[in-house]
Amino acid sequence: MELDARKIIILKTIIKNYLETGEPVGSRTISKYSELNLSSATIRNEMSDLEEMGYIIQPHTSAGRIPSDKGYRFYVDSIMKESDDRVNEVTELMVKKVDKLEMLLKSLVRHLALDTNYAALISAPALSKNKIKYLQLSRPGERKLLLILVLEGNMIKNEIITVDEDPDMETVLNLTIVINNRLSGLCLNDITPTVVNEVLAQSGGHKSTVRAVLNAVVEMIEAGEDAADIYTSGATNILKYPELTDIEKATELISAFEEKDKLTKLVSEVSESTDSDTKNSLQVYIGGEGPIQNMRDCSLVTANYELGDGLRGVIGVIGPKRMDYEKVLSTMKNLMEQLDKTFGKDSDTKKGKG
Amino acid sequence: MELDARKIIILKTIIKNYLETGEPVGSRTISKYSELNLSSATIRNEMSDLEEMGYIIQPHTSAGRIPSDKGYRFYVDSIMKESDDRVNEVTELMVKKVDKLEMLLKSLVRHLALDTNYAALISAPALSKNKIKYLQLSRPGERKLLLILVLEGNMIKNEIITVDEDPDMETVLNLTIVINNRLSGLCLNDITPTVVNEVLAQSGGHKSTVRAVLNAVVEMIEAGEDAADIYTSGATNILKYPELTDIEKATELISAFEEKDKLTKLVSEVSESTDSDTKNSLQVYIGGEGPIQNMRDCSLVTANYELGDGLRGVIGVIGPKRMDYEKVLSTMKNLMEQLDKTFGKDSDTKKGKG
DNA sequence: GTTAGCAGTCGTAAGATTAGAGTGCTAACA
DNA sequence: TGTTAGCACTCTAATCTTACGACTGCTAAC
Repeated sequence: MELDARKIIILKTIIKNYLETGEPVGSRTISKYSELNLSSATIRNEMSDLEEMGYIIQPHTSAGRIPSDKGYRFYVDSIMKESDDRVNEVTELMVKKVDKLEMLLKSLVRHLALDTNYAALISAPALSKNKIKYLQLSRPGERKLLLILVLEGNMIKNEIITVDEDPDMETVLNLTIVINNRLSGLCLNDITPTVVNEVLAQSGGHKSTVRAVLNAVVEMIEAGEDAADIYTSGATNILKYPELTDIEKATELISAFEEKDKLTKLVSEVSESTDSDTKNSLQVYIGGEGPIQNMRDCSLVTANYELGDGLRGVIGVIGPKRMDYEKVLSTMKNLMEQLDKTFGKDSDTKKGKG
Repeated sequence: MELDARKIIILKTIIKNYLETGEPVGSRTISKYSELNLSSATIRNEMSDLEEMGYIIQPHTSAGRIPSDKGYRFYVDSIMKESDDRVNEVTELMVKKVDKLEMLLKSLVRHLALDTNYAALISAPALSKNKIKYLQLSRPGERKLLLILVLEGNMIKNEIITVDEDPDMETVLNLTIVINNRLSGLCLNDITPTVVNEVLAQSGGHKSTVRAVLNAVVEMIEAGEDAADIYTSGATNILKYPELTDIEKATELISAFEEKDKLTKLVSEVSESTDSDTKNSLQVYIGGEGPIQNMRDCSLVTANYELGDGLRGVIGVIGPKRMDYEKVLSTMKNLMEQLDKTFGKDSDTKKGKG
């Protein structure tokens, strides 16, 4: 059977209507609602076809139809094709004013949650691909060293380590210089045994200390990788939607948002499953698709963002399967465009590549 | 009417039973359950009295009784009097191993939530009463300064500020030394105009930069005061309890746990309403008492903790009014004792003061 | 002071009933 | 051949009814 123009209109009308009301949609509603002037009987025939083709489902004999996952998928795909050029000016100001990446991420995710009324999350860029700007050492107490790591994008990590010797201030300062000389500009993968040895060679009598520092650096970056920083916002928005209202379903989600580990896993699955050439393009996971298998009633919209020089992460919105895809997609698209405009290729075409 | 021994036993039995089951308790249940061998009829008479005295309530004519807030209050007070000397060894190891205060707080709150199965929260010590150990400046980019503030307890704050001039590395280093000389050891209230002027006097041609730094220091401490760092854990535990299960009630709570501002307010009310001499003692707020007026179905158990030198904050557990007070109170008490043992008066009576 | 027994109350769980929304099918029509 | 009106049928959800059971309060006896 063919999915002709009329069927498409009917299908879309059903889905739109269902997204709004959350109730099964009957033939009479479509007959009045849609621009095609057809009687409910005709619509019924078409709906019968659509059901047979798997786009819609009847929850029970005498109910209207609701979209199946296949139906949602069709709907979402067709929205994604239509390029909508609505632009809004939000976020722009905000983005420019922020010094620290952390703040930027927090405010981005916050806005996203507010705009969409769903739960939003954003993952901080993977540290391992992130260059070290410089690091600083200081001595907050006996045999303690405070290590501060400043990465590209002004991402700041700090950690206190305990060392065997108790270097004085001057030594600390010297070591800082030695280490910085070799390490700044590198990213995790660049810190090879060779590099480590070079630094150690220059560290005079403080090999063990330097070794401890270097270990800490690597560990911090790696740890930041696994337990990637994830910021969330609007988790309670989820409770607004009746289909997620029953505690069991909501708990899964809310606790994911509380504990973050689950989100980390989710995010890493997303970024793995999307090729690097799909960067900045949107992904929609419906029902149990992909990384959200255990959230059968939810959908997830994600995008890979990129802030200038290799700072990449994932941003996303989670809501009920009956989500306002149109709005979410356009909001996200918008956001991505703004980020591109603000951070893309060093603002003004330094290196024409597209 | 007198609250005699027998009435007390009956009251406690009712409450205990209700805490377990969450259902109104009938006379027959008590008659069988309690150690006093009385018929249900006698119990009925006593219950009638207890109701008249306001300790218990009948949700409707033909139901058993449930504790009133007054009843809960009586119960909690009487538990608090009984000194129970159960000690468990948890946390001890954990506490000693932690370098950074932040980590300590996080793990404390996490344990508390796990132990009690309710939602737990802890506020970081108020920064304004916290001495500055030292600060560090560095230059992550043009006209930017990264300011790192290390406070007593190895609490670390960082912020990037934008300055008018663009000092070179050496200048930054010198300024750091000048500022540290004067500021380390002080707390917020010690940073008077006099101090500021002294530092400015020594800052050579970099007055504006130094001023910016000092402002940032004060702002960071003050900001840390208002939006005091609060760590939470186990928010979703709340959803386990049927009386908080309906979305409206839960949303209030969960969103409080998500957004933190509300918790901040709550915490500050707690610490205001408790005198400093009640430090380390437990507080129980039932129903709408005190700071939790808008959570009529919840109770809040708090304690003011102190980690050594003036590092004070609030730790607490939120659960349903029908909370296992006995367990929560003893868990909290325990925790406080452990903290005291570990941090109290510099571990081993360095400065006999009590 | 305590207890047994009984009448009375009230909420809830379990049917029974009904209204309404929606379908599928058939037959008529353009 | 596609469209439509009409009707019988189905199924849910809401409402009502009923019955049950868990309690209480009271009274009278011990």
